[in-house]
Amino acid sequence: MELPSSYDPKNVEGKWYRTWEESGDFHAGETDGRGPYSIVIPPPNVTGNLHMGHALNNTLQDILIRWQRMSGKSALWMPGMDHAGIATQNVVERLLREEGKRKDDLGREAFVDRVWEWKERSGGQIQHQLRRLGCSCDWERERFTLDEGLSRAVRKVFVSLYEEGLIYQGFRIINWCPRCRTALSDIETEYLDIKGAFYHVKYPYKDGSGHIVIATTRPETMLGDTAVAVNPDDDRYTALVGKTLILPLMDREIPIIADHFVSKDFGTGLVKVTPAHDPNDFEIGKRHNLEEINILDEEGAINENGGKYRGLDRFAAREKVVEDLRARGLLVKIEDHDHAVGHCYRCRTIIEPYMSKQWFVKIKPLADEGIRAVEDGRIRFVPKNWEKTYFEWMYNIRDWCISRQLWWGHRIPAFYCDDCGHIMVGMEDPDRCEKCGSSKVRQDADVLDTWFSSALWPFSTFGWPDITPALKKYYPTSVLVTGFDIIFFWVARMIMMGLKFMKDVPFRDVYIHALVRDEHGHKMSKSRGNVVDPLLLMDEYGTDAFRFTLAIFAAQGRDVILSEKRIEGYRAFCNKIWNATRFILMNLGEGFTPRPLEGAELERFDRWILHRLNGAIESIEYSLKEYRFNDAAQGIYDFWWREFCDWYIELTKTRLYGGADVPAASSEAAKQVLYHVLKTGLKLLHPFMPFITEEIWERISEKEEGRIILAPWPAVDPKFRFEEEAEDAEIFKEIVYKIRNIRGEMGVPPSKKANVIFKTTDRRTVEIIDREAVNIRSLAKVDRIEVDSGYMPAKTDASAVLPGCEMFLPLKDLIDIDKEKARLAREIERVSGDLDRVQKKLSSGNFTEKAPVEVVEKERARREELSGVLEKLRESLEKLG
RNA sequence: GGGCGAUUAGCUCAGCCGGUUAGAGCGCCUGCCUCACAUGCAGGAGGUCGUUGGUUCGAGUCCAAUAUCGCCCACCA
Repeated sequence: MELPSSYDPKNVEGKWYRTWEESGDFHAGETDGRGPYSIVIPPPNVTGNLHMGHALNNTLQDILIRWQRMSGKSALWMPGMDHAGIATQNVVERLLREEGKRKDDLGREAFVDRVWEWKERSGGQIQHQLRRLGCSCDWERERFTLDEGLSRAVRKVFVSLYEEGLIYQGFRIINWCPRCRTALSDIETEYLDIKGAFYHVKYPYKDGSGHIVIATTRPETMLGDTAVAVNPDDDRYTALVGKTLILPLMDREIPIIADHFVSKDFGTGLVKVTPAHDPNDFEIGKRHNLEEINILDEEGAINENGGKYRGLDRFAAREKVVEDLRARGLLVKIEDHDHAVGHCYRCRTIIEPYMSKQWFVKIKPLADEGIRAVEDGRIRFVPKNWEKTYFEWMYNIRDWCISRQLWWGHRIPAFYCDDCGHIMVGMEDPDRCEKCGSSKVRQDADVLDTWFSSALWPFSTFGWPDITPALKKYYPTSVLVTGFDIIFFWVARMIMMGLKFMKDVPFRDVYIHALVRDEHGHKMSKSRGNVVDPLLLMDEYGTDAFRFTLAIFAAQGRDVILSEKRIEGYRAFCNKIWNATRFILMNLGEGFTPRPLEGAELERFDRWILHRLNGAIESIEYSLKEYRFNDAAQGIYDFWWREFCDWYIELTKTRLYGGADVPAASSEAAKQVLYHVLKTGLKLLHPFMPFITEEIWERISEKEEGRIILAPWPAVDPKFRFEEEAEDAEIFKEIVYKIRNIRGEMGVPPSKKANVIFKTTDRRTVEIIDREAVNIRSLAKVDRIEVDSGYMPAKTDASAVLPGCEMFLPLKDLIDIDKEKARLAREIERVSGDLDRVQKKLSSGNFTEKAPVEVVEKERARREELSGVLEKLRESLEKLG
């Protein structure tokens, strides 16, 4: 079977993905008797499109899942999507606007129908994109946070927490997005630095005896002021406490009060108190029994409490207020003032602290459990330093506002009786009031925070509250793979909910990966316009190359700055693998039958590569266990290219092309080993590069072996531990390397064979030279080889020195004496530099006394070796005159 | 105001528990279309590991301070 000379991913990827999916290769059952390994996907938003973050996140998960699947686990990757309340509602509202409609024109029911319709038709693009990325999700199990089963889980949790008193309704200041017209939780507000201003305003005393000056960043809120506060210990103002002021523009009387919240050395030391529009002022208001005057409506405009400013948007009102104050001579000055202002994390609108009645989760009791689970190691964060971030937030956690004034989402299962005001929360919708019997019962209009349902994801997806076989087998999941940006939003809440409702952690490990940034190190975002579309990269370089790049960049604790040059490099790696396969297939020949290696007459380099293969298996396995994706990828890359292709394959050529001189058993052994290493190498590579490995596997494996996706993961084979052969191979490589170095530096063309004379009495070296002469000839382009312990070098000889062995290449007219001298001088400099360091170490008495014996011994041996080499090098240089 | 991370070759990055010559890819220079691969092969140049102290027989690796950059958290109007 002839292969084309380069690898083309185009026709390979789609074909294999379909085969895997249609054959049920991704499906993990409950009754196969194999041990569980499970991951739940961080559900992408139904509105989402695959971006770099997803690509990285899902590539890493797929690597783990494929590795574990091959390792014989029942490996389940649970896929699904998030209904993404605000984001999705925004999308559909935008579409409606294009039709000239608003959601209120449709009404709630029709609007929600419309969103579902949108979801079915154009939502969930990302699922196709994940398939393109090769993700081996168990699609049969796919879930949606708003589907029936999950909605039942959400209701169950809400009802339970309510009954326990952990969910309550409260009237307080929350973060309000005037554009989305909904409440947000604390972590849904992003604080961004704004170039604002500090407005200094005069508030006159009622008795006409003058005025005080307060400073504010939001002058329009003064319309709702109900006091001015000072620090009780502030000598400047203690006398003022109790006096009455006239609130300008509103002509309302407000008192001066004392409260410790006010700091003496910020601003003027006098603070206007607006209980309805500032969380701190709200607290002050509670302490002093102040009136809470709400001056805003839901859209952020001034309401009827704002007098003549009614109807003005908050920012227009600010300008007008300032203007009026100035006109009345009450504006003292305006200073520039940069400060952090909360923005809606969905639409970037400046949020308003706003009084309203909302539902909250009393989170402290849940958080305590969550803290303990990480403290006692039931959950392990990788890298570990994220635990600190987690603890920090969990210790200072505040009650979670869970109600949203949206239509798209899980409707809050609370019902109000219009006659008696009774509130009912339960699993079933009541048709009449359980207290007064009235049928005038209506459901709470709000829906739940999207994150409320995602918090249940690790168990709701398995069918909870039913105790299903899947739940029993796959909960707790093995690992959660996610970015640090949602530790609070998602990870912490899953931990709390899992512990609460499953009485067990939702996952053992949390692997936190970095963010993908652009080449300047900036976060990729649409507004920055620096997003790179992963799909385009996959088109251009192939999915395997793209995945491999992500994996090799995913070093712990570091951001991923993607470089296209690197992807290009790993595309070349694909091609390298492809061509290594071509070489092997071409040389196995028609009659090749795979046989166990035990029966083969293994030679030195066969043993060496098998030994190295063991090493590769071991280190890749270790790296994956520790989530060191970059090490694993680098390990497999080095093994394939630097060892298997550069050396082993080259070394087999003398045996495969050697003709009649080569014993049949030797070429047979080479073929068997080539075949074995190729297959094992493909398996090791499969989790990273699923497509090319499957494609090649089909061409080289035997029918009964099935697909590589289900092939057994390689294990270290103790029979193939060959330390001595591995050392011999290193000596051999060093010999070849030295000869090549001379040739390269002297500019000897490959077509020109050289002769080499080894001056050595070292038995091991002699044996290697003797046995590998044919390989030295082949790899170093050498003609004649002599071993002559009494050789007297000529002036036209180039030379090199190994421990216990000198090499001379008579180059005659090819040699450039000056170049050769320079080359030797460089070598001498390097070796003597090393020797100096070793000498220094050994002569400082402390070292020999305090360092471990084996380290000292090693240094001593090295000193002997280096000084031997150095001496020979100097001799060689001298001879050149 | 707290906390975290980064600073290693021209560029993008590795370097786990401190111990032989600090690695890779790309780029650069030299020579090769050698019967798997020019998406390739061989060779080479290039780093006092941000700075200053400290611990240690020994530090890119641990500690402290400092500089620069970045991120997260925080109610100072």
